[in-house]
Amino acid sequence: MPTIADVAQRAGVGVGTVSRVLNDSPLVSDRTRDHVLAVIDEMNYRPSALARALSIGTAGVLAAVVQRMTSPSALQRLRGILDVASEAGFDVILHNVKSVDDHKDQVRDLLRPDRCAGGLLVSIKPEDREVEKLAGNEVPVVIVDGRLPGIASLYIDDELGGRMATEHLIELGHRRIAFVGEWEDVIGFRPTAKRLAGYRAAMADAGLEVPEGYVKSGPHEHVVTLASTNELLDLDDPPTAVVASADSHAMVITQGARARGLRVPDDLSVIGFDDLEIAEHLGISTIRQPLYDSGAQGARMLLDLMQGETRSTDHVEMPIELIVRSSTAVPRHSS
Amino acid sequence: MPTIADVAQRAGVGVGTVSRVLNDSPLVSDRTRDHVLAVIDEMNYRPSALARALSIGTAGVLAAVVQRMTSPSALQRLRGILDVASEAGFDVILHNVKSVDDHKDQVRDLLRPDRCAGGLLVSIKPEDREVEKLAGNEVPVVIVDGRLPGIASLYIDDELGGRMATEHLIELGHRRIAFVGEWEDVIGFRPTAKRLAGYRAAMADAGLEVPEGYVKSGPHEHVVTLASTNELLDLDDPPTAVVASADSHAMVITQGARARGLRVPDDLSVIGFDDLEIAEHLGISTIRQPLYDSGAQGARMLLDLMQGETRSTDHVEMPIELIVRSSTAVPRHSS
DNA sequence: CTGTTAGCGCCTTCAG
DNA sequence: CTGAAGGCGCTAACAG
Repeated sequence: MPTIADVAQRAGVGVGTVSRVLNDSPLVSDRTRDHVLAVIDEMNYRPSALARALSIGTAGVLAAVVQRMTSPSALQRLRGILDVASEAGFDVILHNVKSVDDHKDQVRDLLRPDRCAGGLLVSIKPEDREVEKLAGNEVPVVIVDGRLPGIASLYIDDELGGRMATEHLIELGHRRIAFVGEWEDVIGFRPTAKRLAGYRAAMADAGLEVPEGYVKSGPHEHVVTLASTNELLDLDDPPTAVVASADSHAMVITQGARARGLRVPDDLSVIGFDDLEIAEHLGISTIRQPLYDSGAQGARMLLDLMQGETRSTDHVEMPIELIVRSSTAVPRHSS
Repeated sequence: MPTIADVAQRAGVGVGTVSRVLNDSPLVSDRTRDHVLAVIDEMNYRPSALARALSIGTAGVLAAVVQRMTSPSALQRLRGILDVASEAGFDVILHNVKSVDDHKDQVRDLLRPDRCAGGLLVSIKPEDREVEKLAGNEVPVVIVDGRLPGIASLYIDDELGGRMATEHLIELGHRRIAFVGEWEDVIGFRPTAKRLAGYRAAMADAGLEVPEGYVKSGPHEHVVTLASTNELLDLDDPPTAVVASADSHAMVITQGARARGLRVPDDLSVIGFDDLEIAEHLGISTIRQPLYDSGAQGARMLLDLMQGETRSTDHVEMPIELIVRSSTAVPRHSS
């Protein structure tokens, strides 16, 4: 692999000149530039990203920290991040944090100028003590899918989302509406809790009560299996509709209902949250939140921050939207 | 940020000594080591990954190149890669290639010693000319989910998978079996084509014919929508079972059948491919292929390669497995 | 406009 | 066992 010195020598100029053409400096005559360019091309020379980074002081790398990288939604957000980062000429390091433990050390070690020029925290909530340090002397950081004072962030109004989903069902004429969700995250924000709050608020506003056993929500992964759906449908007064805290749950609930011979939406309406790609194919009504865009815009914010263009405390709320498909309908026999 | 020189000075030793304790060299007395360690801790010093990389000649970074990072299966493979890379102390750069164009240049530029120490090509098939260059003077590379002579790779027997799925249906007593798939990849291998071949082979072996219109497969994304499923079910002699080239298709087909009032598996058996997490929740029978493990093992192979421990032409076939759930059953009325 | 020279922070001989 | 010095490849500041 040729170095800048090789090029300089071969071109009969100094390394400084080569460096200048490399960096599009105007301080080079066109003739010299063309010649150097020709030599570079001829030698198939590529400057060392490493050496450049050391000299510059920072690498052309962004870090994306994802929590329990397991959901399709994380994937979509990542795609957004990758696209704008790539467009801007940055590599992106992907870091998956699983437990609270490695969150503390590994991430802080990652978010240093010699590792990356900026960091995206996807659905991750830093602990309060760390916020200062992150906001302080380290690399610029923005939170995608979450809100935290002191750190630039993109988020949605989860409570509103829960409310919108519930109100959609209420407007269709449902009165017995259940909620199914889980807080899948140990170290992140708790969207499910807020969506549940929105559900409760909507029910209350409509003068509807939430019968015991109508809320399936908890820290475990199994709240949402077929079994859990069955519990709901086994109730003396089973719901005619259910608000799921995620599309993936909605899919399972639908499956569970159909396995019992119920029809969706005729016998049971189900609404999800997220609007994953598959939701469209399966005709699942849902609350759409910007997945790809949250990643893309988060990356743009970060890029701005890195250039000192924005206050590091910008918080932007992303829009959400009710998408009505074929998994929700008026209840069969209005109760 | 303190440098190694700061530490050396504060500890009253030379930078060489500090460097040695940093790299666990045995050429340091315990006393000196402990002292230096104490100072390091006290100053909260972390060596610059950048400087180290430049000095060493290569960065502690692996590159994972994914094609059209859109499927949940890619995510699982990534998780495997991240886990072992992280375990081994490597960062991983994620690169998403969308078109054939950026495949050519960007990837080759990424796979250089100053960008990463090794590369994983996930479901990507390099063009033949590039293989030489990749296998030649560049960074070590392994292909995850694909096979190519000259490059270490992990793959499955897609044809066998197609055959297994089909034979499962045949053994259940089905005779009218359709195939639905799409080749979702422009620049990758073509698993669907091989799975289709396996399907055809199994049908032939069983003396079953494949009626016209029983194979829905093509380059477009919509071959598999409800519409396509409907075409199948609208045939004069509709299938009693269908082999889907992926779980995601199986989900949509199931949905389409149910929308017509058909029951799965009673009226129509459906089998998928991959065994995504959601497939278990939805009770989809499928051919399981190692997703997470392919990524993990691929990363291990790469790590080995980077240490020159393995021939760079190792090819390992990953096992696949028939998983029978509740989307396949004996046909209602044996035809 | 251009060549030269000092770093960037760390690793690695090479003497001691 | 340890300190000093050269080099990794590139950028930037300084004289010309």
